[in-house]
Amino acid sequence: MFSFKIIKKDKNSKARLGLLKTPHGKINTPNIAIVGTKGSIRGLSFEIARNLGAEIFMINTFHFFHNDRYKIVDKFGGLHKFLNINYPLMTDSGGFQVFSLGFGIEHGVGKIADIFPLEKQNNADFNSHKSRLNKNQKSLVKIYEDGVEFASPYSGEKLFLSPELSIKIQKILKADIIFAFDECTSPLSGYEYTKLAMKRTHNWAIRCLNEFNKTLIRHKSNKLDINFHQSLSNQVMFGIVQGGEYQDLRKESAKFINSLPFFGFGIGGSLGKNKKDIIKVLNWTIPFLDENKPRHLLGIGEIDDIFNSIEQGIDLFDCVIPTRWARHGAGFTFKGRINLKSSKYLTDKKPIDSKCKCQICKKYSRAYISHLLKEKEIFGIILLAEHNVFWILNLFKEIRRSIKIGNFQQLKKEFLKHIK
RNA sequence: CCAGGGGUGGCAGAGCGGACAAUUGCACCUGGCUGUAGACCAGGCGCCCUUUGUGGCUGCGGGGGUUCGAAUCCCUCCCCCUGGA
Repeated sequence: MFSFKIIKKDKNSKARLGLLKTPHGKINTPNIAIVGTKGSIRGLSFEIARNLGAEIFMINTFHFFHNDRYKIVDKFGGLHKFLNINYPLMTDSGGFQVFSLGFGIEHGVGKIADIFPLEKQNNADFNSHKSRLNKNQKSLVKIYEDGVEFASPYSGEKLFLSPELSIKIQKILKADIIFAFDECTSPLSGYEYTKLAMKRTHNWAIRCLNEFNKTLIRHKSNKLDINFHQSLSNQVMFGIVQGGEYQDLRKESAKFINSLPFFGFGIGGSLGKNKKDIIKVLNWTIPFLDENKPRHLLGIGEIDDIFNSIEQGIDLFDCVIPTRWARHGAGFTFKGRINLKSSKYLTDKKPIDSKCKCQICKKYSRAYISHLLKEKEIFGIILLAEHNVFWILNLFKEIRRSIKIGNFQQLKKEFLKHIK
């Protein structure tokens, strides 16, 4: 029911064209999953996103766990039925929330800590970085070997999520592709902590596979069944490589995760202190991964990072940028990001992106969208979200085509010359 | 005409003798956003001096006064609101 085939390899880079088959449809790679965390793409229906060209969507386990909502989904028979869609879906495991509700808040950073002005990078003072945590507020997350204790950011209620529970829930949610429960680390965690977290993620990976195998096929023992073929089931799992920004850890993690019977790989965790580090991390990781399996770079989605990552051999992405930028008033253009809340666009009759072929750019002016955004009309966000989602999907289309006809490097140059 | 209340930065609205260039909200401007805790967050928002600074200037309806010191107290004028004739 599942398969992944490499159709063509780029001659000048590690980029590749692939086809991933799932019971709910095919995904041409490289591609990006449109994120619909709580079972909804902010600003768009799944159907519209599908019509814009989306081939797979990412939904989040944590957001169906903290409120027990997965139990409702169970009564429907899975997310596809609950959402009433028949498109390929993936679920993240909740591993990212270990970070985003934990160190992410405590350290006040994203998973790429672009915290230092370039010239100051040598004098890095970690402690000077502002925590987003109030003085009286405790971290929302406690990490144990067995699993993670969360204080729900919504209700304050104590929750406990383990690798086993994450997989149990993901099996109930029934997305086509699920992810192992990992610990996503912070760029401000040092070597020792990152190593510890990586080891923990490795143990969890085995536990995830055990839990996954348990109910899919009959098991005589608790031992991992290395002969088990996920591709015959209705669901496959990706293992996640960790190791932060450390070469030896990335290598160790890639080798270890590669040794387990996952259908594909996620590359997660801290990707370093700046954009160049992302390339390094991928370069340390990907050579140790089975080249016949799909590689998903978790959470990345800025244009230059997409090109650089595909060049290193990444097949899949997922990112909140298209929809978040829309809510925050920013739109993709071939010249980079523009902030449509800026008053200068109120008199601009041009479309968001003059080269874009989406319906929004055909019909509406920057002025109108700017006006809607300034007036806080929800329609402005909807229009921008549609444009952004189309734009990013179209970018992937062009990338696939460029690999096919052999001018990926040229396309990359063309796009990046405008972006700072 | 009488009685009472009030006029504060683009707007709303605090302050009611020194820590006030003036709380706060909106608006405005500029940044940020990468496996979604936020249609969010951060900063700026009188003028001037190179962004500097325990810097200079102007400033709380107009004018005048008291005081070492006034958005804050007094006098006067103008305007607005409420009630009464």
